[in-house]
Amino acid sequence: MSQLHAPVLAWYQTHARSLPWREPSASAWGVLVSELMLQQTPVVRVLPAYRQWMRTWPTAGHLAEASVGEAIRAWGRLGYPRRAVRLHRAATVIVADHDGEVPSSLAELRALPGVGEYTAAAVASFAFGQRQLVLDTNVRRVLARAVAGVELPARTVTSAERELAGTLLPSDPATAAGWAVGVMELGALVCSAASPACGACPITAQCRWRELGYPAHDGPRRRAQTYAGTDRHARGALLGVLREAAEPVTRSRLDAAWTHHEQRERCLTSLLVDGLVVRLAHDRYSLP
DNA sequence: GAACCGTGGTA
DNA sequence: TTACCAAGGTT
Repeated sequence: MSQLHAPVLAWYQTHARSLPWREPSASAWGVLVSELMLQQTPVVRVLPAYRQWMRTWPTAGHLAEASVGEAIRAWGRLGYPRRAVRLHRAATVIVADHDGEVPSSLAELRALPGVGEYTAAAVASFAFGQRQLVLDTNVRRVLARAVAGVELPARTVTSAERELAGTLLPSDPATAAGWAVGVMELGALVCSAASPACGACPITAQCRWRELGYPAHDGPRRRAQTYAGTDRHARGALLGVLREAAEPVTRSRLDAAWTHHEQRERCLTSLLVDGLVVRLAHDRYSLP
């Protein structure tokens, strides 16, 4: 039993944010929706989209009945709209293969579109109370600092991280689930990437990084995420036109949204391939 | 393993 | 202003 458990569990009880997908009434479907939306998108921006989404499609069955385009439009500006397509496809699989209920096994969750190692463990833990290794960016950062004594974790999850997290995971499922969400919340609210609030941290006394004098990250910096002028930027501009349009749009409307001809063609093709856009007759375009 | 996939807030 | 970051997944 680690010295980290009790302080983190107690801290979570008094400091956890009240979030709709954490309510006792939240369904496994709600948890799954929240996890997809939260992939690389901050909580504050997810909240309104999540509420609207769950009002519109309270179950996987409801979403499966809707068109992909409706899902993409409801995704709004959360970013990475392929996640909306994946969530819609996941709903279809849930209806077809799981009688409309979000599966509880890690393997079945992992098989859903858009559900990777982290999301499968998160849903199994948060929605079903299982003992799972929930290794997101927050948990990885907290463990890197508190246990490994370094400012930031490696670029990708390492086997050493999995072993460490596994060692720290309480044996009792309910406690393990509480620990998982607690460490994650601690990383989100206190042990943040840029400016950790060590004065408010419940485990400063056990923190190796603090003990070592807060050594700065020495490895290579993360690759800068340039955006202006990239294909992501162009795709966003093109899709934005279709998202805001009530009717299919003409080719000239898309041409006006991104002037660089070659890049526009490449991105439009990739949007079609990704299932985010469909081409209709007379060279008109719309959401699927 | 690394590149790619949106968007907006913060320092 | 540029750089970094945000509950990752897929190829």
